[in-house]
Amino acid sequence: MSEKALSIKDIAKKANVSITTVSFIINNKAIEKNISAAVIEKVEKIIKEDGYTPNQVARSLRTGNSKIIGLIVEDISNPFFAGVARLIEDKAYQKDYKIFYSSTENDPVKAKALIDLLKSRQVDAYIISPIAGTEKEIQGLLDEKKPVVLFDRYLPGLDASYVGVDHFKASYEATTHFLQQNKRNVALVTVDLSVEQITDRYAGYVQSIEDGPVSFRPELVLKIPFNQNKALTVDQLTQFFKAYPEIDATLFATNYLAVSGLIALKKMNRKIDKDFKVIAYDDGEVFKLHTPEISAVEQPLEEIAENIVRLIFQQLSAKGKHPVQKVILSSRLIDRSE
Amino acid sequence: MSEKALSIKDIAKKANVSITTVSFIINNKAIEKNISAAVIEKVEKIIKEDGYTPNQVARSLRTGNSKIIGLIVEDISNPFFAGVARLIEDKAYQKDYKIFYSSTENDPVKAKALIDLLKSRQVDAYIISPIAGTEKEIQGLLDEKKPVVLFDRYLPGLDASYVGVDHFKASYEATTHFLQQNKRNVALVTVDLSVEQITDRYAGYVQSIEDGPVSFRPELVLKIPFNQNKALTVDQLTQFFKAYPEIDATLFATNYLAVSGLIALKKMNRKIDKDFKVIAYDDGEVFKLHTPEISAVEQPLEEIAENIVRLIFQQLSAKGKHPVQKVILSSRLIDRSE
DNA sequence: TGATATTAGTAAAACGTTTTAGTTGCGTTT
DNA sequence: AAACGCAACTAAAACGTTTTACTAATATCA
Repeated sequence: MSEKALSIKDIAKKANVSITTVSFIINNKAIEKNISAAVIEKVEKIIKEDGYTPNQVARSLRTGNSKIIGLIVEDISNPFFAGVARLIEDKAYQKDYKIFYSSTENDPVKAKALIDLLKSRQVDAYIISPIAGTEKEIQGLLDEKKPVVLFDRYLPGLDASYVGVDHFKASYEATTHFLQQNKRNVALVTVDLSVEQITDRYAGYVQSIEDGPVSFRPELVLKIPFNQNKALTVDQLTQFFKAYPEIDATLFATNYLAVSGLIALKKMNRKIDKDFKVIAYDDGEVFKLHTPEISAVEQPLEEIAENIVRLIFQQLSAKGKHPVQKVILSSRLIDRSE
Repeated sequence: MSEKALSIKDIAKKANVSITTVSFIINNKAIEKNISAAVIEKVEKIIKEDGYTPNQVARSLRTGNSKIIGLIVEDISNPFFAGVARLIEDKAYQKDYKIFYSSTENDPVKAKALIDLLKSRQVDAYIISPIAGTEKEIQGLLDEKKPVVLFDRYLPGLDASYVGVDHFKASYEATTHFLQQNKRNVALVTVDLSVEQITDRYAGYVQSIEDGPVSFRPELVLKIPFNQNKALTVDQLTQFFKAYPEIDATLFATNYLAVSGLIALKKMNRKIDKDFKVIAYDDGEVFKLHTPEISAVEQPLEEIAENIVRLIFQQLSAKGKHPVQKVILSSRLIDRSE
């Protein structure tokens, strides 16, 4: 009962060899370091029987690295982040790296604390969906030549590797899709955040309208405060759709806004059909199963995760010189409106 | 550029005091240890200006604890787990603990590796949604008197604290609900896993039927292989519903099976209405927004997280003697069928 | 045969902390 | 003026590794 885990010292004692020898064997340096087959076998037998696992904390302290990658997202219970996180975890695990993840809840104070925390835990690399106000901390990581990949959101002014999707284009295409279906009063429901990822969606919408047959009407853009509770959001959406009954198509800039929108429309008994179309940003089961099915802009989760991991490992092995790379992927409009 | 983080030694040198003194100050033991106000101030000033953060790895090595709680779940991208994880993270963060989480993907080998990993990282406590085949490892943690709380699933034979919901009761009630609505051919769609959590749902269903007006028909229970791909599952469900057209109500034992079921029904053009009712296990946006709305058994996420955290911290402070506690919560049937 | 290489191993420092057991100097007491 | 107590600090060990620089013994060679 309650045996403290064995240490390398215990193994060494039991095998009647030095700590060094055991360490060499554990780290597969035995042959290289001229340890005899007999000793190797003896030590390995003891390890197998007594069940030794190296203390990673001591290892980290000594070597300065941890085989851990820190992952900072806005909210791990958001399906987009959970999906990416899961895929990253999988891929990293295969290369013997673990993921240590955390949600910032869009709070720069918490985000800073998290970066500090990860640093003090000596994680080897950072994957961050950054929020404004953390530029200094991230720049600090870059200065220390730590592997860093930003994703989803981008902070201008930082010269860091990045994986994201072209939100301007996605939003432009979605809006244009509406216009081609002869929609003339296309609304945009978005969130009150000035991160690039969101402002790009706005810009894409505006540009598409301005390139189209009707002129841009700012009142058809509804900006919902970030973190506002759901009931209030639904109310606000209801008011909005009532105030502008001429709206014949709506692009929702985020997943959860689309959900709130669908709830509002359902409550109002407003049908989604050829006279009133809807596109959601970020696909999900909800939209596929909805009656009628809801069109959506799908982000390529798998591709995103793949690229993030690729860049991170590239940096991890490039020891020192980190070629900054930006990967911009395309999202896909899934048209379910027919 | 590239300055390695400051150590306590650097601070000590700069302040012209000993390492010990700095350590005392950092750990708020300065007054207790009779450090003069002047020295305290001097050191704190340097720390503020130069920005020192203690190396947690070294701390962990020395103290044997880490202020980290390990969380092992089946799949972090499953909304149930993601939700619980997020809540736990929140609550732990408030008490200055961090969460280190990982998915087992229902693979005992990976699960064992994860427990080892967490152990070797010296996490202070373990929150585990256990899978069969890991009894020995978990027992090992208990033997070492580590704080452990199991949740969601339970492994019989382990005398560990546990937080879960009464799946038998939930399932019994859901089925009885159908019977009260005069359904006489109630089907159960479940998964081919012999974990208690799932077998309880099966048992609750069977018991309810046997307590009711008609007799139990094993052919109305469909067991889908775990981890089977979605398309295949949908096919199988379609066959099932075709083979037994008399089915007038179906209880789905998991979230994702319900989603597949809804897809199958949609493809078959089988309407969900008073003549064919459905209840899903674990609520979600999908069910709320579905037309018609889908009834669901809702697990009390918040309560689950709260209890887990309560038990863990209780154990963390009970140093040594760990009163084993089992908390069984009730789920709630949300009837949306009218 | 003596010098040199090679083989097989080890002692000890270092990573950055915490903590135990001191030490030093000064003011009080007797 | 010796003894004591206390305030204010510090030296050094320890946590469990990795790694560098060694040593001792044997084998090889000219």
